Amino acid sequence: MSRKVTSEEKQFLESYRPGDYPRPSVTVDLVIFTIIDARLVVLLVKRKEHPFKGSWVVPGGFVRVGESANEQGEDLDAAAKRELAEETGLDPERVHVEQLATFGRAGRDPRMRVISVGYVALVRPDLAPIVKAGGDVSDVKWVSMDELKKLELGFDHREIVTTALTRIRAEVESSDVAFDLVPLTFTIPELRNVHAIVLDKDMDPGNFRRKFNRMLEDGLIEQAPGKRITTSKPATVYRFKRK
Amino acid sequence: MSRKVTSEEKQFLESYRPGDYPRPSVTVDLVIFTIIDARLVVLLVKRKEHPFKGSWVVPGGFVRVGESANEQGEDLDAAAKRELAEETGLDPERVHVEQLATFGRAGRDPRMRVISVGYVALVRPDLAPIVKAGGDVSDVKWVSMDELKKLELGFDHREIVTTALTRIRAEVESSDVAFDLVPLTFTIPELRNVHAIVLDKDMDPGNFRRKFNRMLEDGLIEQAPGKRITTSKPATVYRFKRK
DNA sequence: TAAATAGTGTCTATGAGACATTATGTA
DNA sequence: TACATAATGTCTCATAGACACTATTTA
Repeated sequence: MSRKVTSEEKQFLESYRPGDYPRPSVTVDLVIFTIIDARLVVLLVKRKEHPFKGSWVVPGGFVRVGESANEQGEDLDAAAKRELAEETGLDPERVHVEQLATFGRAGRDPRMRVISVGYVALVRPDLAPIVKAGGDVSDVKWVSMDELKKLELGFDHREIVTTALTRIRAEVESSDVAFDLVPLTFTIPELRNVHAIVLDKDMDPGNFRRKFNRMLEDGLIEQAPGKRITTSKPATVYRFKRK
Repeated sequence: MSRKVTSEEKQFLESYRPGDYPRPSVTVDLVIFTIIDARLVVLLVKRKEHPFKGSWVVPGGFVRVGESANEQGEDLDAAAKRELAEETGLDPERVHVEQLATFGRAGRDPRMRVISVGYVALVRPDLAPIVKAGGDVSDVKWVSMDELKKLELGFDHREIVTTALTRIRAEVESSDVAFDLVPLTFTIPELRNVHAIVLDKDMDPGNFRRKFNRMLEDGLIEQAPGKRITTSKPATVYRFKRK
């Protein structure tokens, strides 16, 4: 990460003064998914202030930018994780967070030019996030994909959520990210259900098992001790293999 | 696009004054690919000024941000297309341009906090872009993937180019974007070559033809008049079906 | 006719989807 | 024993990779 900086460049940097042309505000907005009561849900907050006062939006906030060349503030990913922690109280290190896309249409915020870097977060359902209103937010709730259709979202957040949903569906279909939506230990039917819920279509038990077995053979998954107790035949319990 | 704005909100917006906390600069940086002499090449420019004076970087520039709530400046995509036109003289409407990812690590620009929205552009080789130095750039050139390895790139542009390359390879493998790297009319071997060049691996003629025939049946491609003249058996010429 | 490249066909392995069947626990 | 659900097996079809083979043009 260290590069050669000539004394000439050093001098340039010391005497550099940023121009005074206008700059945009930059926010991170988070589409936080989890599974509650066998439904895929997303976290929304209700705006307490204008603009879009009373509308539902996904949580987000301004990226903290430093005052000087040496103090440039927080990384984008760090801003996303900070917002996540503030909104859900969860440890960001235990949550899958990835950058989604950047939304920067002029006029998307009526106050001023705001460019939003969108993020997707996947919360394991067993972490049972406790959400609470606070700050510039009057209400917080988890909303299922069905309920979402009926809601009016502020700013361009409908587009952001739609993009996020498309993304995680693609990732679940390629058998990547579903693990971030399942408890630490899980049975095959449980994992299959998560796929079915996210993709919103039935999954054949036999066919899903085949995929599962391949992941077992590939060493991605291992059996965990115990069995899941149900009202009928107990299922074998598995877990992710720690890398 | 029109939403109800209460008179109360209107009043809020009129009296709204942005806070004076620091804002980042936002740039768009373009990874522009084309194919020249049967090699995948990317456009680089040489910096004439500090920082990274003399280093090669991908072209880019600041997003133009308006002064007021009503004049918010240009969209991100528009900024990318403007930069493309400025650097290559090409009509942006004839070039495939898509957003890649956003790079915003604190310290990535030693002058100040700069957040870069990366874009990928694919230029059809028959558009034969004429590139010329100008502005804050002392030199411009197309660089093959092999040559790229030996070059030292400024800022975090190595990471940006690597991310872009991964993206277009994934898109070509799913048979999407290769069409943007091929002339308006093309033969099967020509299209196969583009795939081979981008993916950097030989493609079997028979197997590739199968994929091609499926696209024909799907109505994606149609036969064009004439034959491609070579030193041996002429090949049938195809083109994209206009949607 | 030879050389070169376009174009075709075939064998095999793999994975997906549909669906029937067996196994093993609880009430 | 009845029932529920876990777990297994099988048939078919679509696609990918490897590779042998035929067709058509130019020199």
